[in-house]
Amino acid sequence: MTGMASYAVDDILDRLRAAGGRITSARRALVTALLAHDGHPSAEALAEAVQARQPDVHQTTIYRILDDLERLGIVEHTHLGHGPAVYHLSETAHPHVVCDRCGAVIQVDRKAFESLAHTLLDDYDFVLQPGHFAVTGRCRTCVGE
Amino acid sequence: MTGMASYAVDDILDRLRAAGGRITSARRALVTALLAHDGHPSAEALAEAVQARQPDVHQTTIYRILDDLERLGIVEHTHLGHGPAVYHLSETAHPHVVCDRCGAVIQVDRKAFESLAHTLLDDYDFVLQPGHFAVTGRCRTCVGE
DNA sequence: CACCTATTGCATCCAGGTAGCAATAGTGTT
DNA sequence: AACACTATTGCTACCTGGATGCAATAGGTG
Repeated sequence: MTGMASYAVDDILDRLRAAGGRITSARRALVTALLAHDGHPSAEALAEAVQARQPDVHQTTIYRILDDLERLGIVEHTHLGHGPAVYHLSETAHPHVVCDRCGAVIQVDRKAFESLAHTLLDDYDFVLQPGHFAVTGRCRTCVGE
Repeated sequence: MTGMASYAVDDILDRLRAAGGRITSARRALVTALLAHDGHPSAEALAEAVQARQPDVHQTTIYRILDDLERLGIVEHTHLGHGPAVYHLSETAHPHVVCDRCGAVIQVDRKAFESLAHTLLDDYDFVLQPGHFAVTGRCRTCVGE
């Protein structure tokens, strides 16, 4: 809604166009919804947000645009649990931990994973990318159960 | 097949019976398959192993027995990536890291996650259970791509 | 404005897993 | 050894989350 947000929408659309893509109203609406959403939206949630203004945009189109954006490195999806994947801008990517009882999502600072990343690199030649799957456990209130 | 393996099968079946369950040929076959498998079998892989000897055991039954065993704390399932979940005995649970390009699964010592577990506990009141989801990244051979 | 082709809507399909229900089969008791 | 009780099974149908094939539409470049 703000001037800055509009700039960001156009920035992303420009990157799509620069890669040989076309700017369509569905793409503009989806990118706008993605920037406006401050939580962890699933494809379905994004579809609802887009369809609130443009009811004719199909779910399939949402999935395809999200795939396109992901291929360009603009968005990433994360699996927080057994449900649908959630999407966010790559720039704002961060590790998640999820309570496997109540589903609470806790955003964690990247630094928390640094030691693990070092161990995996040193001992297993493995480069950790902690964003794609959440790690599970129990939050404060569910730990007893 | 060995004496020890048979003992373990019966141990697990006894735990099922102790919980009010019944020992059926499908359950015996599935537990046997689970103990015989040394990798990361999916429900479908376990179904195939069972059906090799008892073709009439239905996929649905495999899922239900696995659920039963999981409820009793005997097995756990883990999501290694976008495919089906894999099952293993709780006793042999360990964290996994998966290469998101080639799918290679690397078993990691629990100790590698200790520092992360401490950080999450101290800073977020969160008790890490690193088994349920794999953490993703890139293995040695795929890291360039 | 005309062409080229990326994108879309639609219908259909897919994988992985669940649920309802009647029939079958373990198991403690007699 | 048969009974009764109810856990378990097979079957079929269903569900969610997502992918695909194809003809029609619509960006955008010359």
